[in-house]
Amino acid sequence: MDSATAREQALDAAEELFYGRGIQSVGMDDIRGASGVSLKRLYQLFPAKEQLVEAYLERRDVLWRGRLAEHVEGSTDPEERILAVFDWLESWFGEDGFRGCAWINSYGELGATSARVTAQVQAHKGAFRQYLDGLVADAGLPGALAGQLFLLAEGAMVTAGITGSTAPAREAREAARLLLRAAAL
Amino acid sequence: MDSATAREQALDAAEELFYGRGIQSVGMDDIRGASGVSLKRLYQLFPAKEQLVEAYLERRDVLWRGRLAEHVEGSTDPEERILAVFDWLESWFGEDGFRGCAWINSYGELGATSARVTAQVQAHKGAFRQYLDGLVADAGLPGALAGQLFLLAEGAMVTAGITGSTAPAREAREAARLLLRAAAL
DNA sequence: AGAAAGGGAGAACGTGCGTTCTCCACGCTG
DNA sequence: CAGCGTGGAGAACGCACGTTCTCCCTTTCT
Repeated sequence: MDSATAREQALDAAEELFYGRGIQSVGMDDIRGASGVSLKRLYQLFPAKEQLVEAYLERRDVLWRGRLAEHVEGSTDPEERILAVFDWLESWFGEDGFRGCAWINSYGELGATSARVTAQVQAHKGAFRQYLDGLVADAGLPGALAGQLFLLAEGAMVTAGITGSTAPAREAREAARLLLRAAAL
Repeated sequence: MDSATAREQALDAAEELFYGRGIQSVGMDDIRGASGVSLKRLYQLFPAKEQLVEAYLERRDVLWRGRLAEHVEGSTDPEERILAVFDWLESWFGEDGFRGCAWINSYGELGATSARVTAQVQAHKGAFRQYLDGLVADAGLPGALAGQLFLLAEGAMVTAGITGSTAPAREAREAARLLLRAAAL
């Protein structure tokens, strides 16, 4: 097995375990068991667990935003594209094993002790926020709307995680629709 | 020192440390050091750390909702009372040592491993949600509005915690005001 | 074929921490 | 004053886990 695929398999296992069970409750030995990558190899690829955590969050960030953007591309009308964000949230919430937002959860777990994790969470949320800024600007709507949509999306993620329901996505979508209409006046 | 005050001091220390540094990174010995309650006593009062955590979340739940309700009582107009929720959030976000919502953080830390913590988080959020239901009903507004306000509040808490800014409270307030106006039509 | 380098399995090491135990000082009862 | 029980300080215990080490096998190069 070459290094690149070992790295991928390690990250696959890290993603499944860290997201599903929390970071602190997953040991490096669990990663080895789930990935088939030996401890020696793991520590060659990631000199410490913290770096594996960082790589996990970074890879997931790219993937998550990519999936969102891909779904939004399916619509052409600027206002439809904004609402498509909430439609995508709903399908995400409904996925097997959904357990809330990985970054919000990571912040709760490690925000107080790891400055690097905090920085990654801030970067991820900042990027999502900027993405919304872009959608709002493309629709010719006032910039303040983006912040409100962002809060709705964050609230929906957190609530869907805690309650295990997809309903928050639809509630957020409806609120977003009303705010959009209000902003368009 | 009698048992009741020892219990209070232990909970005071637990609240400060658990909230400020996360639950898992605080040891029972840290609680002892901060509270002045001996380990023997601590384990008499709380047979295991998990029970101390539960007591911490429970006491904070009562306190948090009490403080919110007290602030809302300051307004009489039903719609003002709804907006007062967001004003209170802003003052909470601005407090020294604010580090996000204790329940959202606890869910991120322990939601995957402790069913009891998950249940407490769900109960707390459910109670907050019901409180909003009541305010909305008192204002004669449609029930669906409460869910939207709830999402805005949750989004504001999470975002204020991650970014360390109080601005999300004002953004959420403004969005709430627009939704209120839309619902009143 | 033989040597050397790399990798896997898993033991070993060190530390942190939840929990319990030991020992001692202090106050109360006969 | 002797004895006894309560509580405090902190050592001790057991375990989990991050990290490293040992040992052996395989592969490759000459």
